[in-house]
Amino acid sequence: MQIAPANFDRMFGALADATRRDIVRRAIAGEEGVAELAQHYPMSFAAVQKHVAILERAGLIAKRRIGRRKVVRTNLEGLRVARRLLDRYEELWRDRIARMSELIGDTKEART
Amino acid sequence: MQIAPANFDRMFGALADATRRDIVRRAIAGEEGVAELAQHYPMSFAAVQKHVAILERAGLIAKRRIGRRKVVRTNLEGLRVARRLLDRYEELWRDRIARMSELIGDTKEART
DNA sequence: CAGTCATACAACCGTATGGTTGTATCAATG
DNA sequence: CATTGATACAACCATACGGTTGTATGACTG
Repeated sequence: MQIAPANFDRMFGALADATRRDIVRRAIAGEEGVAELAQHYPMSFAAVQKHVAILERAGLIAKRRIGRRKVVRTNLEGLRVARRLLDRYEELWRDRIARMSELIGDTKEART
Repeated sequence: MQIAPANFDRMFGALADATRRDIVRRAIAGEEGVAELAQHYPMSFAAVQKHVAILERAGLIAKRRIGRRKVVRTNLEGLRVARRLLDRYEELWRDRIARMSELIGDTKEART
């Protein structure tokens, strides 16, 4: 297994497609192989296989061999990496509000 | 102002570019106009203007006219919409763990 | 060990994307 | 009200992306 250096371009890019988001959702259960996943979507097996590959390179899912299938499972840590970036933006926002309140001398708690 | 119906494709697509993420970060302060933002990046003004337009359509920033400039400000609520989707995936993950523990009869608290 | 099920990969095609330059609009200023 | 500063938009180009079909690899099964 390769430790990817948190490539946000790939991560958010992977999430920017409804089919792939649905695969992420389904793969939380971690029970379906690529072919089983493919049956849910109106496109070829190869197309779904490509989507899975994109999600895998983005670090959002992992595949695990079970018999002749490769079961797709969502990678919680990958999702968290993406989420944490958004968290940091919100944090910066709060810092900014706090600083503004300080400057203005507003004693009230900063609302978001 | 238009209320966009939470287009995740556009949102995550907008975040899938380092320049745009940096614009989001800078625009948290909400002080720079498009031209000022453009000076931070090794590309034309028009390119940056396009990035800003993409972020705007994604609901991640808003522009506010101040004098002859249009000051760019990130939209906290937009960021939250994106973050909440990731939160929901984590939630589903926890549900799954909980259900598995139940089935297995594991009395310990489900670890992530 | 031949067959088949599941996955992977390559080549191709149309469209979207990220960049460019050039022109148009729009608001403040002399 | 003509000029300048700031933003917007259109046309264009190269490359990336999402889909297709076809072929190759890998692992169970009779």
